[in-house]
Amino acid sequence: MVTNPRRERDRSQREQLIVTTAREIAEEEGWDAVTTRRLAAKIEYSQPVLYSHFSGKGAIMAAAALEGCTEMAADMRKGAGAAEGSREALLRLAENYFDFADRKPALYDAIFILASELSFASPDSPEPLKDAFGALLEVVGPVSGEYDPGLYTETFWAALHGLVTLERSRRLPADARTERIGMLVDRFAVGG
Amino acid sequence: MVTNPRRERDRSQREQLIVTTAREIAEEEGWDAVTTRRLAAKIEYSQPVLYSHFSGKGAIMAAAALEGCTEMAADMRKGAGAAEGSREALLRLAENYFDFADRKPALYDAIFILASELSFASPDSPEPLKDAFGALLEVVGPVSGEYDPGLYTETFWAALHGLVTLERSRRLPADARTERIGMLVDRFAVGG
DNA sequence: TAGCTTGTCTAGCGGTGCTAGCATGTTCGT
DNA sequence: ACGAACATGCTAGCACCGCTAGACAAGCTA
Repeated sequence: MVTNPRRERDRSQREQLIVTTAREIAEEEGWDAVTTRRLAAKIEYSQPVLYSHFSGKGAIMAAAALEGCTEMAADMRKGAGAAEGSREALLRLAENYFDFADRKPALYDAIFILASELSFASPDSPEPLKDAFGALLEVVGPVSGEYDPGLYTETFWAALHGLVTLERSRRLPADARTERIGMLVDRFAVGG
Repeated sequence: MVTNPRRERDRSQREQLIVTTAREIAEEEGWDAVTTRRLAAKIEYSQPVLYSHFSGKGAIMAAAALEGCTEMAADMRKGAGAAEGSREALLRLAENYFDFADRKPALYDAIFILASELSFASPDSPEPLKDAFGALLEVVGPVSGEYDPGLYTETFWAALHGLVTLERSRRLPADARTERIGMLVDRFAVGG
């Protein structure tokens, strides 16, 4: 086994190209449109090449999800320190959460709905996942009151996730989003 | 155009058979396992017969979802009147909700995750959907406090839905379910 | 009974994720 | 410098998917 540095560099570059291209297609037309044939054509390689990098489509989505998770953590921390009180901080967090889901729907889907090849809520979870949860914990934990901060954060997160998914699938009308977020934040901020 | 009553009866009987069989397969192996070929084989007809009853697989899932919704509404009302206070009522509702999602995961998926051929939250929504939401509203509305009961119920429902889906996809560990439900109910019951 | 309608089937289309096996290109030991 | 060994990417194909056109049989009407 030889490990030519240049070849290895090319290889990892191509791997990144696969993930990036998959994200592009997904953001434009959804993950259903990311077929292995189309993806292969767009990176100008044949289908089997994908399988020399990833074990399958699911693994490609998982890789994209990890990237997205890092970005999401950064987004949620954006302007987090500037909030006046704990309720305002919670509100801004919720808005940032929704904002990410709006702007990068394909990434949100990959992380939280599809591609469960990632291990969540576990010591061996990938770092980006832990970091994203940490971003939530920093803001939600302080208002957990008598409850366990971790569990309290999970519950608040789940509520946000429910609102996002039901709204996205048109099971909830989007026009009352602000009111719903306001209620949720009000109720969860009482511990602070 | 003739409408022989017996033939019509047979026909609607077969239509019911399709939905019931689809539900059976889905409950055992998930909706992915409900392929038109397999479904056709199990009812001992050929594939195209399905399309003489439904416009496609999605419509079959929607029909199953509607059935499930009726059952869910009934389940959620089960023992609802027996609760002592509004918090207990809310807690029992949440437990019934989770219980349904546990016992009939395929139906839950059909209703709330897949097959969005149904129109939610609209005047022309199917009756079972309105009824299921009504079952929630009856219990959640009274604790909405200063908020709009409908929106408050939607928000509480979304929170439950988020907990269910994240737990089901193993993004949340199931062992702390009771604690999370307790927190959610505590926070939302303050209005009563 | 003849003809028409209705219903059901076989066969097939274009698509999916994925893989076996061949041919090319690269590297290494002699 | 050359032949062997290896790595790499390709073509072609598998088994499956949802869905449909068109042939054929069964039933009803006149």
